[in-house]
Amino acid sequence: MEESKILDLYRTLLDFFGYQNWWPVYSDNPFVEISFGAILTQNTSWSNVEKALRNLVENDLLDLEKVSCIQEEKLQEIIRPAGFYKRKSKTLIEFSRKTKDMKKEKVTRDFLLSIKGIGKETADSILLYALNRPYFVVDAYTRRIFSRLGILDKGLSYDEIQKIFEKNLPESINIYKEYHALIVELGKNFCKKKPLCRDCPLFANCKFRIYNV
DNA sequence: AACCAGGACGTGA
DNA sequence: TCACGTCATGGT
Repeated sequence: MEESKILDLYRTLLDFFGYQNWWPVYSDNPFVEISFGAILTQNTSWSNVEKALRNLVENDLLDLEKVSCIQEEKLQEIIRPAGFYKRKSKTLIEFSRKTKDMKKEKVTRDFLLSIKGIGKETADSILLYALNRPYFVVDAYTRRIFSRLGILDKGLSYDEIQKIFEKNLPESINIYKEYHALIVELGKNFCKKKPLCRDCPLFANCKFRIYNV
C-alpha cells in the first residue's frame, strides 16, 4: 500500500483548511468538557452536542463529582439534544464515578474501554485531546476518505488503521490532533456520503471522484 | 420527508 | 469474528 502518502495528504489538508486547533474548549475544565463532548458526539452532529454542553454548563454540571451522584432522569433531560440520551447519560455517570478520584496519569486506554458506552474512537479522542497522549483517532470519515483515496482497504479493523497512521506519521501529538480535525473538516465539507469532488482539495490524489462534474 | 451526523453494544449466525 | 438492528435528536 501507498502509505507514504499519508504525511503528504496531511500537508495538503493543512495548507487548504489551515490549523483547526482542536478540541474546542469553552470552559475552564478541559478534561471534563472534552471527555463529555467525546461521549456526547457519538454518531451525532456537533451542533447538537453544543446544546447539550450548554445545558450542562448552565446547570453547573461540567463536574465529575456532581455528575457522579446526579439523578439519572435529570441528566437525561439535560443532554437530550445530543440524542441517544439514555445510553449517554449512563456512560457520563459511570465515567464520572470512575475518574473523579483518579490521577489522570493512571487513565489508560483499557481503563476507558472498560466503561460501557466508551469504545475505541471515544477512548482515543479522550486520550489524545483531553490527556495529550499520542493516540491517532480513527472515525467514520477516516475510513471513508482514505478508502476512496485508494490508500486503505475497506474492511480493515480500527486498530489496523490506527497503526498505519501512527507508523507513517511522526509521533507528534499536535500532528495527530490536527490531522484528525482536518479529516473531519474534509468529511463535513467535501467527502460526504454524496461527495463534492469538484472542489475537493484532494481531488488530484483521489481514485474515487465519480461525481467530478 | 427521508437522510445523515466527529459510535457503541447486543444479538445471532 | 461479523453483519445487522437498535438507540434519538435536530439540521438539510
